[in-house]
Amino acid sequence: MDTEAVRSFVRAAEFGQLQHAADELGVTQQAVSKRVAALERELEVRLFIRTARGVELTLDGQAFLPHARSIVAGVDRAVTAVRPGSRALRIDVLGLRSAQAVVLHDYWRSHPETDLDVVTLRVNDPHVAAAAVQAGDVDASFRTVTDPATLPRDVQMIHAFDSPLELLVGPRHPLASARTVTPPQLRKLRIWVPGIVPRSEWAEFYDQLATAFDLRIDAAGPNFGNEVLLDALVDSADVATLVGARDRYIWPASYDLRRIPIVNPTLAYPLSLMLPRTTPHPGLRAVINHFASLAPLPGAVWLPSWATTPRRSAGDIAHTRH
Amino acid sequence: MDTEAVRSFVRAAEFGQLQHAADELGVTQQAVSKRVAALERELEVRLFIRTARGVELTLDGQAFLPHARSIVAGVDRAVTAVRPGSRALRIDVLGLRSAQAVVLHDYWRSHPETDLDVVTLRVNDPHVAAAAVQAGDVDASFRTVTDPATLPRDVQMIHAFDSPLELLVGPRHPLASARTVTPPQLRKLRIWVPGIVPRSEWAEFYDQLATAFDLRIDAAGPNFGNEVLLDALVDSADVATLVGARDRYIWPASYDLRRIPIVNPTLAYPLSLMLPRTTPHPGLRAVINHFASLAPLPGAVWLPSWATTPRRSAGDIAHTRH
DNA sequence: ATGCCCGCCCAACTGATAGTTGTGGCTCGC
DNA sequence: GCGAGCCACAACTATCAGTTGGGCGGGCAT
Repeated sequence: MDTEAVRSFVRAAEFGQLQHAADELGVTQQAVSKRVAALERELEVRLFIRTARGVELTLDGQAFLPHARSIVAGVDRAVTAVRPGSRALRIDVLGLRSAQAVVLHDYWRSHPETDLDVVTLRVNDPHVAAAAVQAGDVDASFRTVTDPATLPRDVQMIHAFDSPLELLVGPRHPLASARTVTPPQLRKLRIWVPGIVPRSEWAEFYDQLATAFDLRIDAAGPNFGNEVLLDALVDSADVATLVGARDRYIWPASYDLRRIPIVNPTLAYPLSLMLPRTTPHPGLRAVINHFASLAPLPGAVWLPSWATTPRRSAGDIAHTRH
Repeated sequence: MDTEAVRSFVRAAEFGQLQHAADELGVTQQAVSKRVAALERELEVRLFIRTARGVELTLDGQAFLPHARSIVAGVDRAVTAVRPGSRALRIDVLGLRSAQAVVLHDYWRSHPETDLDVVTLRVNDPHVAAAAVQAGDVDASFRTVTDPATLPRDVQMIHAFDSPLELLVGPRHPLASARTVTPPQLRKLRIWVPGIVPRSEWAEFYDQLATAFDLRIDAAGPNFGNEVLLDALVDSADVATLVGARDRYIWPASYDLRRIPIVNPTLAYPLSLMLPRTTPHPGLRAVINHFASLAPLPGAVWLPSWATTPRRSAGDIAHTRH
């Protein structure tokens, strides 16, 4: 099916004339006639009743029209998503089920008219992500460099929101039925956090966390895949892992796992957003405002050492827009 | 843009291999390669990174993918909407802003996965609509024949729901600031209800209504268009009209009109649904159940004489399905 | 009643293109 | 180092989209 034919059909249905649609689309009336005829042949259905005054939708045409509109709208959105220059807002997240993506999805649900594309740079190094932001490959990235001095000149990093952690344990774990746990209660546990890239910001986060509360966190080992971790969690009476409270990682229903909030203090990972210092994408402002409107974490909160930068609002980047 | 190319892109992105997508789509690998290349040429963007193991989405490809999925889904829905034989549920309404369409829209919002097409037969005679139902051109029609004996053998008519009427008046009308009105209060008014086809079920409805409450209803005159009626309403101190409480007819904001509910008794038009007696469309059952779940009208209700058939539920038509 | 005009379809032509087969290059794993 | 797997390029063909030109039919005005 040719989307230009679908577009011709929509316009012709709206105008009630092939001629008018042809004029608008910059082709001859015959071309529109053939396009519609091709559609009708493909669908094996008559879409228009031809009259001397123009065309009129048949029942099938009426039924087809809203779907045709949806196709055309989809095509237009698809094109603007990748059009170089004036493309839709594109934000890099670590994974599509991460807290970052979940919060972005929340934003999109409250602003469904926004053209927002969530992508994942297949790189580990936040400095590569910073370079992608600098190059304009993405408009913003949810990555953190722990030393802001290593950022490119024209990339800034602002605080987005804090992501609280929860303990994930299997049914045989002694804390399995706890409603909340405190960091001191984690002291004797074996906490597996696989898949952490050495020397990454996550490695440093877990390092500081282990030191601060005298925890035993295995973050170094290679990632053998989610199944290995999940199998270990389900079977073990002392292995646990940490997940973001907003993460929406899914696992087969066969895994009987429990999420337990951590409080006093809440352990939180500070999520940052990297964006160009000059002329950031216009759509970013509303997204950042959305972060600011998120409810702050209740009670005491522990954060890693680098999360000492003051909170910034969208207003702070406003002057950089031209 | 060719939707088969878009579909190929989606499958290739999911499989990570052009080859695999080609096998599934029943074309050669080269064809898929050319389709993707054509898409890339049209979008002026690279969608895949080619590797020796297959293909991998670029950032642009990631951004494009969800829109591509939406296009493909739209195409599939469009095709099923008109596919002869197994097509989507298609219901005829009097107008897209009528109470019938509004209630169907409510239904669809609570069951968004339903493939439902709302169309309008461009005919006045309910018997023509009945013939369309019989022929399978539509799966059901919101029309009423006041004498069920005139229906074709294999078409049945069931009660859908009652649509209460409201008074529509301009600002200078003496009832303009009333919160409700009763039928006796309408006795001296000039009520214009233009566009009523003589001898139609609506003509008979207004006829019975006028007789029952000694009203003066001008339903015979030709329809000069909405503007004429609206102009008359705005200017006049005694002209009023009746609209369905659920109707969503829109008029320019410049018209300052008020809707006033009618109570004691509520005046209601009984909406019926005509459907095949044998093998009605499977999706109809849920729609009819939705009607049954609508809140009944409060207080006393006046209905025309033919609305004496007992209410029927979806269960009554269940045995006719094979 | 009789043209006229408008809008659509059909016919013929041409340039583009989608699909096929055949082939070559690349990378990974054994 | 070699084979297997996967993708791109080349050449060919059949199809098709779009153009110009012509004809038909139904309102509408004279």
